[in-house]
Amino acid sequence: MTKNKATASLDFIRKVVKKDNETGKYDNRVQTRFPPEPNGYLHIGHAKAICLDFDIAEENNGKCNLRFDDTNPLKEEQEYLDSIKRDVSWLGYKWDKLCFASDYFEQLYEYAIQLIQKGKAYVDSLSEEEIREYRGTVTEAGKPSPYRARSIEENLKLFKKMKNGEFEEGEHVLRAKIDMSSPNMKMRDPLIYRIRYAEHYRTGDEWCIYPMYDFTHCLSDSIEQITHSLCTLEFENNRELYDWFLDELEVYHPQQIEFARLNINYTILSKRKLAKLVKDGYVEGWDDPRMPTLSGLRRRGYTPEAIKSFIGKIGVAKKESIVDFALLEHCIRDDLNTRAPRKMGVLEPLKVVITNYPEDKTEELEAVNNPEDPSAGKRKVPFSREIYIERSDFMEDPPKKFWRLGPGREVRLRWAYFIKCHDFVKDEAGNIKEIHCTYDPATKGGSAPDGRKVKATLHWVSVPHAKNVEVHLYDRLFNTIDPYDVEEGEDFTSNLNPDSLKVLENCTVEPSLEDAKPGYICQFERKGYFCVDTEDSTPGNPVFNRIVPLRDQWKRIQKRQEHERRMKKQQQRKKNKK
RNA sequence: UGGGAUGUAGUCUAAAGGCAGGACAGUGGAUUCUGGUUCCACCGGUGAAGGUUCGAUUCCUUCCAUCCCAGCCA
Repeated sequence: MTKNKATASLDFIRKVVKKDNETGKYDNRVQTRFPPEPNGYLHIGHAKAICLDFDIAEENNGKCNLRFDDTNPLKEEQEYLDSIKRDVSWLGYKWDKLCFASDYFEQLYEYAIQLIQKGKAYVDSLSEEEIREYRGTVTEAGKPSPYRARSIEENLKLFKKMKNGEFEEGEHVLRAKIDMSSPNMKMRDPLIYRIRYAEHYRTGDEWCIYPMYDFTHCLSDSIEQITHSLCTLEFENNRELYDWFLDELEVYHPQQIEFARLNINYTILSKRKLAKLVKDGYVEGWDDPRMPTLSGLRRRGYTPEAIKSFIGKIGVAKKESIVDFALLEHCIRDDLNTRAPRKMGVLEPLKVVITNYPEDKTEELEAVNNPEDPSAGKRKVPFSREIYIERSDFMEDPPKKFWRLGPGREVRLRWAYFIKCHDFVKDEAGNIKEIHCTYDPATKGGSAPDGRKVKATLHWVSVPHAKNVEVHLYDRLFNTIDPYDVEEGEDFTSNLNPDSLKVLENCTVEPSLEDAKPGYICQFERKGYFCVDTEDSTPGNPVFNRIVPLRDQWKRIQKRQEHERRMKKQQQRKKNKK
């Protein structure tokens, strides 16, 4: 592992850190921080930032703080704070210090006063709208506020009054005095403090003025002696301001480095948009198993290992990119393949009667728990005259390349016997109701002494021993590769996939699963990986979430066959027209 | 049309003047008591045009495309 890290090429941020260590820029110290605002739940995009911040610190014997950037009392809540701590811990990271920007309010206030005293900040009394007008546009310079020339003494007096609650919200703000004609909009006298008579979830009503992000963030970094302040690309324009505050106040100066945020196709990674899905009831909550939130992925059955492996594979760069969802699926399959015990579960049961098997007989057959892991051992699975198989594993009139059961065909029942279909029964509507087979007693365990082969192996569950369970099949939350690609007048919710959740109530699983505990993960052989839901399950009645289906060659062949059939029809139609 | 950034296979990411490499996806094959896994092979790329150079993904010029900035959000 260490060897790999030494030889593997580093991403551009790790290169900077390495160079800084070589030149002794920060005395070989590496201190990072993960700085979320507690205004929503973390999603997998945050996992990228978390892994970067914590891993880079650890790789360099440094530390990483968890810091809540909680300067906006209108949006922040204790619930979000708790969820963020839970999610970071779940990923397996231990923060050094737990910090809050709100713990720095007093110090920040002092810094603001210093800035005023230096003549680098002033109280502006323009209205919100006027400030916007005076700011100019990206192509036109702004103009100075008439209050820009206030004396230091007046600014000091006014700012203290702001703090003491002597003004209404919006009456005054504190602004940095920089350059109203700067080509960088962020430098046109940015706001430092605004008045808010709102209850802060941590400081209550102690303050009625709250510092803005640009002022707070760089100084928080400075206070915590951060060396490398990693953030996403949209803050590139803010870096000039970040540096300005620290230089003007002549304090310890970390460096901000920006990287591209994570995007994944078929999903949205925006706290605000995800909040809308929750608030408007499109999903059950922040932890709905279809959500790309860490809590949603956790409930779905994704492991921290899979998520970290995914983050490792996507790399770190400045290019904005959209990662294929298939890569995430690959990572969870790859992780679970080696660890998840195999079980048999029939999602859409079809009864099979084995006509030559004694009616009152039951056998306990030995099944391997995980072919990838011999140490997982074996278990006994009950077998009897009547079993369930998957409805899709039988076809009355099998097409080409369908290897499974059909009239006159022989297949293997996993860990059991070869069975051969000799009859089937239909109901009045013409649906297959049950099928009749004979078994070959000589094939017990799954192989024939005469060496004959079968093309297919089916999973099954013994009818009298079957445990009835509910299964939730999840599909992608959005139908379109880019959920934001919408018709005019519509928003991303119009791209929601109406079939993202399919509830199957009559599934049947082997009896060993009856007491499966919430969070338990296994593979239903030939179907996929499943996780016992932590919310909807009750003791003795587990509800299974499908984490991800297994790769399915037959499904692909089916799709191709369908496609070919359609093309043929089209050609026929063209010929007929001619 | 101001400023800041970014362009390498379908997708993500390496190579920092010297054989464009890896992963995912896709395709074909081998193995297999999971149409899973594993293994092998194939597929396919430097945004464009000039220039410097023996040699350019890399340096220079011009162009093109995309993203970010006009919250009292972060």
